[in-house]
Amino acid sequence: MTRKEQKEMRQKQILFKALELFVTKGYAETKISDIAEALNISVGLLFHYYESKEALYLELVKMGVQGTKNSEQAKAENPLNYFETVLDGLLIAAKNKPWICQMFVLMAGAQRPGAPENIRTLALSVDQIRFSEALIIRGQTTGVIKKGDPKALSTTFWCAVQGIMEYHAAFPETPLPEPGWLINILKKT
Amino acid sequence: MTRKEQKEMRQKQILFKALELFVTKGYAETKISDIAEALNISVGLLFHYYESKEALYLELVKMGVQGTKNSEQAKAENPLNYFETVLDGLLIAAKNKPWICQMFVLMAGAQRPGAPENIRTLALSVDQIRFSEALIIRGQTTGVIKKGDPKALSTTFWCAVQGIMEYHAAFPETPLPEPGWLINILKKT
DNA sequence: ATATTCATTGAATAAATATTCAACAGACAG
DNA sequence: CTGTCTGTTGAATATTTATTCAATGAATAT
Repeated sequence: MTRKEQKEMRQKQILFKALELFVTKGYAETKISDIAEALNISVGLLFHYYESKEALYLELVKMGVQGTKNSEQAKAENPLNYFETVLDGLLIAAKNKPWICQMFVLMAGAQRPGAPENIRTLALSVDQIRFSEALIIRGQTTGVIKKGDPKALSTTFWCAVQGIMEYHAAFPETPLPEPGWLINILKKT
Repeated sequence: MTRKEQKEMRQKQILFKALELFVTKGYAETKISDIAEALNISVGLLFHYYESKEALYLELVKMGVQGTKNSEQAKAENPLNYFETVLDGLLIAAKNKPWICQMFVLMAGAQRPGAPENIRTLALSVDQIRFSEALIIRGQTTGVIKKGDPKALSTTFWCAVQGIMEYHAAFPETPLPEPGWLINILKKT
């Protein structure tokens, strides 16, 4: 293994363990030494790769912003279909790639008051809820999405997903919903 | 005002401001001095009333446990009706009594890994999800609740509520769902 | 009146935890 | 080989934040 490869591997190792701990225990509750211990490395090494705890957080939020933007690219014939596609993807990921589910939780946390200001600003630069609001309005005009305040519908849908992701991050053995149960929040009956 | 009254008022004042800050900023992110400043009192006074930050947390969780147990007493002709009653109550409270909504969020946080162990244990002593599971099974036999893994249904419903409460605690101006949207997670169509 | 209790303060101390740093070992280049 | 670079360590330091405490004055009791 070349040094470059080794370096990248360590960086990822640290990043993903930090993600896991930030999400399960909370950012402030996670000590740098917790991350180091979980990886069996020294705290010094951790600071060799990331200059501060906050830098680690920032790096993760950058990843999350990128991921969210990508998911917004998802193509679909109609708006409801967009939500089905994205939700299916998330629920499958929740089982197989815990980090996607964790990232989801991290991003929500980063958007709340109490997060470091620069990180919060970055996290708020993507806004699933507002993005989806426009889609919902379209879906309502074509009649596939139920009537009602589009902002409230969007908020409700994403908060429901959020709640589930959060719970699943803390209690991974818990059963996940069938996608239809959540799509029904939006779907015209 | 008698001294006893004054004392109780201060204790409540501190307790409710702590609840607000613990929920909006996060427990670990909230400094004792944040609470003191928000109330225009000294940190010393805060320690005069509560012997530690954790004691404050514990006190709040005790309140929450009590509240949850009370809400479980809610009577209803059929299981679906129970959920409608409780949900209506919560959504109305979310608008008028922010602290109920905040308490909801606090309790969920206290149940997760990362919370102090004694507090976590206490918080886990009430379990909305398990309690509701039994009701859901009953509702399924009488045909008012849809088919599907009762545990997953219960988890999904409460996580959805949780997600909304959390969002609303952080962004109170946000529109709340119509109760029916969430009841539809459970309701047989 | 006088003594006692209690709410209150904020500066001093303690504890927790993030961050720095000097030293060492192995990889790699010349 | 020999020297430089880089990964690694863990103990020392700095910083943040919880907690203590001695002092003050106002309320209450005797």
